[in-house]
Amino acid sequence: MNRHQKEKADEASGQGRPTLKTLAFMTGLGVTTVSRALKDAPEIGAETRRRVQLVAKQIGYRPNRAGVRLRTGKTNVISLVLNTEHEIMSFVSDIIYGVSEVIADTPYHLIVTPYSRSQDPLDPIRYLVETGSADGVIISRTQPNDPRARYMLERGIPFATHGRTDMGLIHPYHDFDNYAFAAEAVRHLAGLGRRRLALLAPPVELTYHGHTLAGFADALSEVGASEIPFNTVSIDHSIEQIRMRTAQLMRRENRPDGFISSAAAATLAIVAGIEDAGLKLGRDVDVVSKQSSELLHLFRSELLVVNENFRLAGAELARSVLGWIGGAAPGSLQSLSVPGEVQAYRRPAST
Amino acid sequence: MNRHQKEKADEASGQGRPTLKTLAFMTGLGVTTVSRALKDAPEIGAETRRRVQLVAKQIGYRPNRAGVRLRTGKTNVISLVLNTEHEIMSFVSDIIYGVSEVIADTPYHLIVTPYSRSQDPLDPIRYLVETGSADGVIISRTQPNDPRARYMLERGIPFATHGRTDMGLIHPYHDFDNYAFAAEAVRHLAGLGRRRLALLAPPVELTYHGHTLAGFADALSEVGASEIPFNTVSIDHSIEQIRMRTAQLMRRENRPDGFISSAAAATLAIVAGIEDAGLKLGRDVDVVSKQSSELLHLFRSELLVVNENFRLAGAELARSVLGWIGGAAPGSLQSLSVPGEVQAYRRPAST
DNA sequence: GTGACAATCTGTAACGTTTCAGTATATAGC
DNA sequence: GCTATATACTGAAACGTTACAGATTGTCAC
Repeated sequence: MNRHQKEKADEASGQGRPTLKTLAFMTGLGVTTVSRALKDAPEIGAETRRRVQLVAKQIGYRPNRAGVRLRTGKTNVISLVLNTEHEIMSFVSDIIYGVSEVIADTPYHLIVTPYSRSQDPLDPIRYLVETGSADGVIISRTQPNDPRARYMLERGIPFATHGRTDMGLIHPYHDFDNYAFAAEAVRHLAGLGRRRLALLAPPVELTYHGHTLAGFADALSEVGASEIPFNTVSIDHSIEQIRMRTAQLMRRENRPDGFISSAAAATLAIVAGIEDAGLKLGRDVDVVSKQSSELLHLFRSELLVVNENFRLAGAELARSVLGWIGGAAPGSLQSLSVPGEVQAYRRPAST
Repeated sequence: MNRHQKEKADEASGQGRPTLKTLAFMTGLGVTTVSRALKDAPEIGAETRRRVQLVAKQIGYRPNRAGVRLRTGKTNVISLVLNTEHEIMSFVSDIIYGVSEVIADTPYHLIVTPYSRSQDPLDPIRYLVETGSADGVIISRTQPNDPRARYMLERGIPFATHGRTDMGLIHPYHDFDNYAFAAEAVRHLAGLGRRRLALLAPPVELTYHGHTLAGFADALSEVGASEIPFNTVSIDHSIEQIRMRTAQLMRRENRPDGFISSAAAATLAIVAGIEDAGLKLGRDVDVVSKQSSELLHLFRSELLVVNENFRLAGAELARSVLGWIGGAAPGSLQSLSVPGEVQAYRRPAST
């Protein structure tokens, strides 16, 4: 051992976290060789590779994220961009878990980047891109002409959207088929003899507002039912507002006998409004609602529900982003979740 | 301009993100000077400092996180560690927003580190500490003797717990006063003439199980009411199980005439169970429940609620961790949230 | 034995930052 | 005029990683 190697040994044997230098010392190789051996580079001998990998595993070597990031620009970070005012509660929780599930055995970390009402939704995206803080981004509340998607496409940063855009541009997305949801809901209500239907839709600016309306309208004419306009509120409005508007609507002459609601929390408000007007669910009016946790049937057993699985969405979105980062074609990373049937309440087996 | 400076110029004027080198070139100073000027070091002339900071602001300089992290070990990351099975849904969403709110104008990022049923809760903590992935950690589901808190105290990494420990060790926490909640709930039920009370408590292993039980027991003897044991389930159990057990309990001879529930979702199950048994809320039995969003009154107007604000908890926890990182005494970073009064439903102003 | 070539390994530099150990200049003391 | 000291600045080194451009072998053809 020459003086040079001796110095290395002194440094590398320190009790801190093992680095490539530590491994290099332990194996008697150079750091370059170790680095390449760990990533299965072709010019490393088979035995050396195995030896290095064994030692690395033994001492629990983990590459230093800052080192990698500084050298390569790779952050190993996926950012989930969320609106702190309008996201559905269970959406946040479930989508995070879905994403987590997928990135669990990758080196990726999940960072949550929030933005609030007062901010341009583009702000957090700009920040992420300009500072190179993430390798991939997931956004929700997607719009038909979405500046965020456009911006990220221009900058070439991989992303996936929850919901589709409509700009003639190709990018990964995961979406729930809200057209099918609304259409199925209409058909189901028609099957129950309901003829005058009201829709509590998503806010107009979001893409799935359009999808939902289209499904609603198409099925209405298909079954020959009519629409009772209810577009002074959306699922983004407060519980109190929806409740009030619903009660107003239900007190009118030509009130609806069926409701379709795009979100569970809003459905609670609709039901409250219906009851405020002195009417009874299941008798005077039926309500079909989307929900993401199985809670609405506990609320009122007369409710009719369609489930949307946000955890699945999170997983799917994460897979898409990782796929794009990994070089897959963005067009091949799009998925649509087909709604199940409208479900009525089934009393559980009693004890 | 000598040859050396010329080279710098060539490199620094590149259109990439500005670095210290860019600033050094633009101001004609050395990188060291620029670095110090930006952090208000004392040995920099006042005018130089202002000049550097002005230029930095003008060109939108932002320190490279990887560079800082590699050199100093500072990650500028707070990690929120979550159980993917048992966290309350709104907890995840609200606490994230609370934390976000506080770290919004700091350089900190929030990463979410999940762990699942199958894992030792210590695993994610070990990972964070061993890889130096965060400057501070927030954990929930705190236990009286919490190995995670003990571990982080040993390793000297700043953290805050949602809920207290009981190990004689001092660390930042934020907690809701569940003793007061349970006691107030008992008193309120007693005031309604309820005498035989059942408690749906948090899981035994968590610290606030003890707090809740103590408040319950103390107030029971204070008002002279009695307990109907209901400890075969906790709020961690499934909706179905709670519902079934509640129904069983309510069909017994000596059934409770009052319930106290530590979580909103569980309350839905309790009410369902009560109604399964053919009994009526408000007539046969009253239920006081904690909730974190204002939804229970929509569910059944007879429900009595106490609000727990998770967003506030998130903000408080973030402040605590940042405070500890900033050098404050951990003992000074503890807070307890006092529950408001038990609230009955107030019909909203009609239109 | 020589040259060519493949196989395998290595040192150096660079990513952007901060720290250490200076250097240069001005001011003051005497 | 000299040293001492404070002020304001600077270059080099280091954090851990990867890419580039070699360096050292051994093998084979002829």
